[in-house]
Amino acid sequence: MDKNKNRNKGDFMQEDSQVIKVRREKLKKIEEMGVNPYPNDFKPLDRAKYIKEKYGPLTSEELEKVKVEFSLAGRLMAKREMGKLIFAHLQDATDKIQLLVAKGEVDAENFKFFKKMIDIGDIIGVKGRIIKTKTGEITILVKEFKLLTKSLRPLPEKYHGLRDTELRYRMRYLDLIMNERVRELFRTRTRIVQYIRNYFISEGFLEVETPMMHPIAGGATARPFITYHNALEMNLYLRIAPELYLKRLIVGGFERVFEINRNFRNEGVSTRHNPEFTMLEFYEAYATYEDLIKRTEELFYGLCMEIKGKPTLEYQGHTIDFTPPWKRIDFMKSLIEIAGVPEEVLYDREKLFNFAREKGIELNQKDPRIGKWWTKLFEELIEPKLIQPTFVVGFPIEVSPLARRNEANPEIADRFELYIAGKEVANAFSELNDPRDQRQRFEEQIKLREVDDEIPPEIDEDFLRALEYGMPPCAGEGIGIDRVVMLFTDSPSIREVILFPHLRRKEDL
RNA sequence: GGGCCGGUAACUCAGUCGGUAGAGUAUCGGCCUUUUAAGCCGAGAGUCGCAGGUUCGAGUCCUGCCCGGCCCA
Repeated sequence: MDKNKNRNKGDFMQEDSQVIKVRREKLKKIEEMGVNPYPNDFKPLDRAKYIKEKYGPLTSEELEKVKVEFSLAGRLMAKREMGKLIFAHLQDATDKIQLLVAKGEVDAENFKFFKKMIDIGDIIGVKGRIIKTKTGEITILVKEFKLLTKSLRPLPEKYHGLRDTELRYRMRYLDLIMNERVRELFRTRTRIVQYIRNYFISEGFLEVETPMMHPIAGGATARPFITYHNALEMNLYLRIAPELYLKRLIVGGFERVFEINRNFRNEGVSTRHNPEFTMLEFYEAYATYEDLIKRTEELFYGLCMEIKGKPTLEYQGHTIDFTPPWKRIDFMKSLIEIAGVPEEVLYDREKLFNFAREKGIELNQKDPRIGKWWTKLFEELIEPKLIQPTFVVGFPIEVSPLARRNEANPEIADRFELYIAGKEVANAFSELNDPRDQRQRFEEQIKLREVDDEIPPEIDEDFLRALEYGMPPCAGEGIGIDRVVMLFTDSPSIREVILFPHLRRKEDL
């Protein structure tokens, strides 16, 4: 269906606004004056933040003695003309700083050029000494300036900035220009990823890159994106998880590996889901899921101290405390004690189905796995209540096809999921390394494709072969990086922490 | 997929009961040597998301569609 069928040509042919026309005319005039509007021969030696930090505390008299000439470059964010003075603000990657262009400090011709030809939004380079204004603001008294890039579009309103969520996501560059909070958020994202990367490197893990395109989309249950390789004449799937490849590397003998990269799942977009999202997965030979509980506590505690300088953070009105040890609850017990499912109902399909229906939860009647039903009830009734960091253990084996069986109780897996602020943040288990059991589980799974079309359609025989060579006992974990960033930046939506979230195409933008 | 809310100048937003489309910012012209959401005087700027319908008359009411947000599945 052509969703654009009702659109007429006007949607695609937006007339330039009056402001843009004026800018284009200025650009032409600038070139006619013999000035290059896009030169690249200015090297800024200073940065706004550094100047403000170093010279901010000095008095005007002390600044008089600073004979150094400073050079800065950045985007002009404000311009206030006052007769023979022009105040302006220049924004570089570090901060904003005030400029003073004064007749007398620059010659009359240049003053006029700045007044008439330099607009808010232009990138300029300036040289000058620093002064303090009457109100005590550190200011560059401009001796020389140079237009470095002419801007042809007006910036959004200076006071409110760019508010419209749709425009902020579609034109993230404008959002970043206008909103310091957004710039800070993405710096924090990078700091989080770098901390995690350094943590694993320092623990002796090898960072690796495994394929993004898989012949079989395994390692999770989710609908994949499909693509086609012309030369190989085959379908490929964008990966839904790197798990099966990272385990091959454990077979290969690396013992400790991790990967931080994108996964792709062909599902709806919402405040919780983006079709591509960033996942950390790590695998550790000779470790168990119990070891990973300790590692996870250590990782988050250290991360919180690094980012927040204390072991707690504020998320949507909740104070989250990462001081170990964290709470642990049993999956089945939580269904009985927190969700209030009577024990005799839990194991009776008919009673359970009706119980769920009363709670407004529709279970997939065709799915024979009662464990899948329990998981659904857990997601609905328990997940939102797990605010403080909580490890949930004792997951049914039916919903853990890659996890090791518990030796005392073969119906449950040696697995945990970590919940924080009502969201699943991590999933980990002692890995199944018995190739016979793994084959059996895959075969059972495949039979269920009729009732669950997210199950991979094909058994990854090469993965099984790798297991037959022998994978050392190990444990592995996946952590959703976007959700971690949401927590640390108090963001209610995943789209706030992704630079370019996916939106429907809009031709006339 | 369903419910609710929104889309008006480049941006942020008003727009009453259906009766000529508004403000601020930005832009343009003028004044101003310490401003900082500068100020003052003046000017220009609109496919009211799109397409139909009702009406003498629609930004406003009705229908369908597009885009976004929030909630639910």
